[in-house]
Amino acid sequence: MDNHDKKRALIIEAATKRFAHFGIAKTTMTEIAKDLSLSKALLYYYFPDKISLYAAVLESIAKKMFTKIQQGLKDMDISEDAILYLIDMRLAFTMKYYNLFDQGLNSLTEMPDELARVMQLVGNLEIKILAEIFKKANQREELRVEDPTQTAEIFLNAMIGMRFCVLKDKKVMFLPTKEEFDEISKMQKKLAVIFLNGLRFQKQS
Amino acid sequence: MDNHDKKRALIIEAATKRFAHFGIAKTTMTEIAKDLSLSKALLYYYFPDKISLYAAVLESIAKKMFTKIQQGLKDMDISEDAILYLIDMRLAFTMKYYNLFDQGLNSLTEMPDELARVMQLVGNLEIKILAEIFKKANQREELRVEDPTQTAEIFLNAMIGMRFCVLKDKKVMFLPTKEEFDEISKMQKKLAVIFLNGLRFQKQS
DNA sequence: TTATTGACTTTTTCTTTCAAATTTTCAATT
DNA sequence: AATTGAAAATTTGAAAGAAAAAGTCAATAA
Repeated sequence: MDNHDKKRALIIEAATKRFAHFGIAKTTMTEIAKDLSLSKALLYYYFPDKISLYAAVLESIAKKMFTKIQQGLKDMDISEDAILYLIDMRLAFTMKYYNLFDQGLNSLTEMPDELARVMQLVGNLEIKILAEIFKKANQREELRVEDPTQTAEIFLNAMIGMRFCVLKDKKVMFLPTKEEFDEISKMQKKLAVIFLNGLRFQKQS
Repeated sequence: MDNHDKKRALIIEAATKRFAHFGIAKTTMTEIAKDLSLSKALLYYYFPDKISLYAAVLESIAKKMFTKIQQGLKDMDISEDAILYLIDMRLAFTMKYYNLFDQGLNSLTEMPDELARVMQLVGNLEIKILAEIFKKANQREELRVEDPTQTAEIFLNAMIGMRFCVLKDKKVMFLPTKEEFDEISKMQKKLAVIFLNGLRFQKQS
């Protein structure tokens, strides 16, 4: 990693703190520059605009998240364990970086291309992880999954969608509490158990 | 039904046309009055305010929808048939009255009590119908469902949630096309099949 | 007594304007 | 190549005023 990349990483690190805590709207480039004792103009030397910096932050977080999850999944054999673990990790990350991802969730109206790209990347990674779990279980004849990727998509959409529904019912629209997150997680796990049972391999008689 | 109720019904009918087509925000009381060749003041004689009229419209639609669904379910025995039918009917109604229900879906910010009540009523009715299907299948030992109501809630949230996800992915925020609705419906059905399979009764060996 | 209305008031929404905040650019400097 | 201060361009937010819509009420008709 050369000097240029190092400084870039430093900027991303500082920006992450601000963005994760206050979200993109309530964070100014001036503040990030001050945190680093740099001039604002320098930020624009490293990143073409605010959105790009934000996207870089998202990408960095996403990468961290997925290496960590992959790590944890390495030696899990039973698919149910793997998926419940996945749900827990999703919860942990969602809670920690809520404001970060929030932006993209709400204002579907006008998401810049750069962001859309990163967001999609995140989604695809999750699907890949899930599909991987399904494939593994398929080979071990624990589950019977015809199309792992599609099944992963269905499951993920259902699970993420549940969150919307629960929050809507509760009329919570920002900063859900620990309790609310826990309730969502509990429902997601119940769905997961039934769903997995529905995929369970049955020996032909 | 006395005269008063008849006129009320007439107003609801006219209001339904406007609301279903343009939504509550883009429909004025004056327009509804004009459609009926009445004065606006008379609308306020029958309904205390715009929201109440809107709620009455919702309630009337919901009732129609649920009697129709109940009707169709009457002589369906296999739970999978029943649920796939339910999904089709939901789709048909959602498409027909999209703008009507839209309002409540989007602006969670500030839903008047009256509306919240009706919306909840609709949700509860759906849960009841689903739970009923589960109970029936339970008794016939087709499925094994410990807590039908809770299971219905989980399933419904997952299914409705899927819609959010698909529309968000496609960046559609109003007036989804027939194709988009169909895609959602297709995914919901796949989820339903797996989910039901997960609940399937297995004889103890 | 109930149903209906036109004219009126109040509230909400939309438009415009303008200053301040923020992003973004750039020529000069290290 | 990295960095900066100062300035241009853009976005945001508040204020004011106009227009539209919601909601009220005393008078009238049936």
